[in-house]
Amino acid sequence: MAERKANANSTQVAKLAGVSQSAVSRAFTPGASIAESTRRKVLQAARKLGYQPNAIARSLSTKRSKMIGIVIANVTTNPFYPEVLDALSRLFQQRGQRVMLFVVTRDQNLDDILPQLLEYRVDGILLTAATLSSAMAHECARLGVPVTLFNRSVPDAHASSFCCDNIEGGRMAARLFMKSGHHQFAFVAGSHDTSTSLERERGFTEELKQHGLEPFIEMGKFSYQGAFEAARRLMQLPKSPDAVFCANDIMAIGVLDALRHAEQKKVPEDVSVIGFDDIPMASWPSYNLTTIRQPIERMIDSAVNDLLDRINQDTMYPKQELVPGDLVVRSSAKLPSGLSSGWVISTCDNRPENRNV
Amino acid sequence: MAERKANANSTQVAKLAGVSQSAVSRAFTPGASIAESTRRKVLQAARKLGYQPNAIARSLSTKRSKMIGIVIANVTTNPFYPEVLDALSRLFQQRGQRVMLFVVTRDQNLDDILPQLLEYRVDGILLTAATLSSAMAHECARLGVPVTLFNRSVPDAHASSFCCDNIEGGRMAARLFMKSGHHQFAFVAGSHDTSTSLERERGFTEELKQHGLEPFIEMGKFSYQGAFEAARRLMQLPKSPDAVFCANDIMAIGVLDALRHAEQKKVPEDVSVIGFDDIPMASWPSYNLTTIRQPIERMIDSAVNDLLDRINQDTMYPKQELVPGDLVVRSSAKLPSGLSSGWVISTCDNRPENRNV
DNA sequence: CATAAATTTGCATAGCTATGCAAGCAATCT
DNA sequence: AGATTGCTTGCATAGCTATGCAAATTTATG
Repeated sequence: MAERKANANSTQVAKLAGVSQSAVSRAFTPGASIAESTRRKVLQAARKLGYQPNAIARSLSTKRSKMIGIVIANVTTNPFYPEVLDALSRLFQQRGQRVMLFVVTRDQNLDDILPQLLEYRVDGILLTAATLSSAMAHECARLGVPVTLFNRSVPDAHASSFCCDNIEGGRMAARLFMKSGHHQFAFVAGSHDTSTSLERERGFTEELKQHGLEPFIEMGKFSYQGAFEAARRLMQLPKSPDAVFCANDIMAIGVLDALRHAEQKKVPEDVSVIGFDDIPMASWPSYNLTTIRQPIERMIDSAVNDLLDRINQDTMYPKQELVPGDLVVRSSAKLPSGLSSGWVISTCDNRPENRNV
Repeated sequence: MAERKANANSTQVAKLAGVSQSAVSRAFTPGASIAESTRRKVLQAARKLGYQPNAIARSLSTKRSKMIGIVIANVTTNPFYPEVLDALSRLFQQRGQRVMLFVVTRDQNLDDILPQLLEYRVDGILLTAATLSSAMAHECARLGVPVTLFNRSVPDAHASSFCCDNIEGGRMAARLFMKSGHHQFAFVAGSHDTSTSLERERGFTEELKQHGLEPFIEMGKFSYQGAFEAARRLMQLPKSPDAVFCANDIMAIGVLDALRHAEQKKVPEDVSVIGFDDIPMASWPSYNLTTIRQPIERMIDSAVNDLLDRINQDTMYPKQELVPGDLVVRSSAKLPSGLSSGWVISTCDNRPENRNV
């Protein structure tokens, strides 16, 4: 029967169990030096009082909060990020870390947010879709709080970063378009201040340039709606593109919808579309989007491991990792001969028949 | 220049500023009794040492962690929940509360999760898409930690709950279908253990029953894919339905895609579809989904206010609130005469011409 | 059985801030 | 000037757990 008693503390439990407060602490500390019989007495007394160790006090004492600060943006506009958040949260949870969450907008300044995390003495910080001022990076370094960036290239050698190889991804898209005989190319960008969009654009543009080609660029504002409108503008051009690469899947889907429903175009017969991310919607039958897959599981595994290793001092130095993306061939882009829908082509796949795709 | 100095504490700042540790504390406590000149001295010393108050120690001292525990599920399968998380997180942030996040699966047992929140002495708990055992509800009540349920009906009088009026929502869908001359009805359920799905089903079924009608029921497992398959099963029935109501939008979209791409059906000419939630995708031109909108902003405002009021003891007793949904008329369902696409009909709208819709 | 070794226990304190209380101080009033 | 009032300040302590160290106990060893 639950007493109407307020929160008990370790001293009260100790008294009831006839032991010292230290013993109570040790009973709840795995691996501490305590006799099995004492532990049982303590646990029984604890149960009777409804005692649960106070993690706040523990944090103060051990100087480890067991909390990770996660900062994330675009949660509602790009399904990729809920995916990321879900995986991160699960992994940290599994590894015994709690998550303190901050949802921000893409352009929000982190200089107001990070101090709030540091105030709670989080053990580490994971940033997604948000950039870090170098003043803040230094501040974290000074306080010994490791920072890991996910999907943003590193602004500072104090932080780790885990990114998909965006440049090579852009190149793959360009090669696929060229191999299957397209003539006019376009890139729908997210914004001009985000490394993911910029790098994908760069890879795409550079690869085309090597063949004397140059894409139109339109701004899709990282949203379905923005890309929808960008596609309409593209189709008004005198020589409208027959190959559109988008900085992410959600924009590719916006482009697809605009082409089909507002422009009466057939995809991929009239226009081919390639996206980036491989979000779940990309495989829906309405879209069947050809896209560059970010190996999200692997990237997140690495990011989480890196952060935890640095927290435990297993690793001292930040790491920058570039993970190759995979071309997932579905049916929103015309296929070159020899390729059929359903293939997944990895960047590191060097079988001769795929080397040039 | 940032010294390579570890985290300073209030005593060190006090020494440098030539005041007592109490003064430092007060300098950082809004409204505390301290002379402006002293405060300035303290802040300057603090800046010099890179001092920032330790929220963990403050929490221990004040017995207020300024943290809210949020438990959420379905983040990757239903875009409604990222929406909810985003709004919740912003509002709490604005009100000076931090968020400790737990992402769970729909069927996960919270009895393992809640103790982890309570261990950190969160000031309040907000549960979304997850149900609360009554043992745990009692435990929270005993510890004086208020709990608010969002989108789940209340299992226990100890918790507040904020829900859309699901039953009336189901009724509205049934009435719209009947008014526009459909004959065979179906409901695509989420699961049989979730109040949202059950209540929407009940409203829909009851309203039909009053006219001597009965819907087919199929299980859509709260996912796009599950609903896609459910739709295919429905279309195999000898008297296949021409009016399908789905327990949420993401399943309605799965049904739509199945009808159009796997079953060669026209929507709404052959089959009408109504969803629930009004997620952003519902208004995409590919779908144009007629749906029952949950007034998410209003619901979340109320839920957050309720929780914070109970934390500050402004309100002592939990509250159960039922918020009416709005019928958003787009073009996935045939319209009765007199209604045209683009209308939004509120449950509380009692103009005579809409009374019966 | 005596001694050494290993395990278990309690003591005392660190970790950092907030706050009740009494004392100090300056300004205002009579 | 003396008394009153109101604001500031510092002292001392509470809030709860973890842990180094020495003492006490148990177990193993010869």
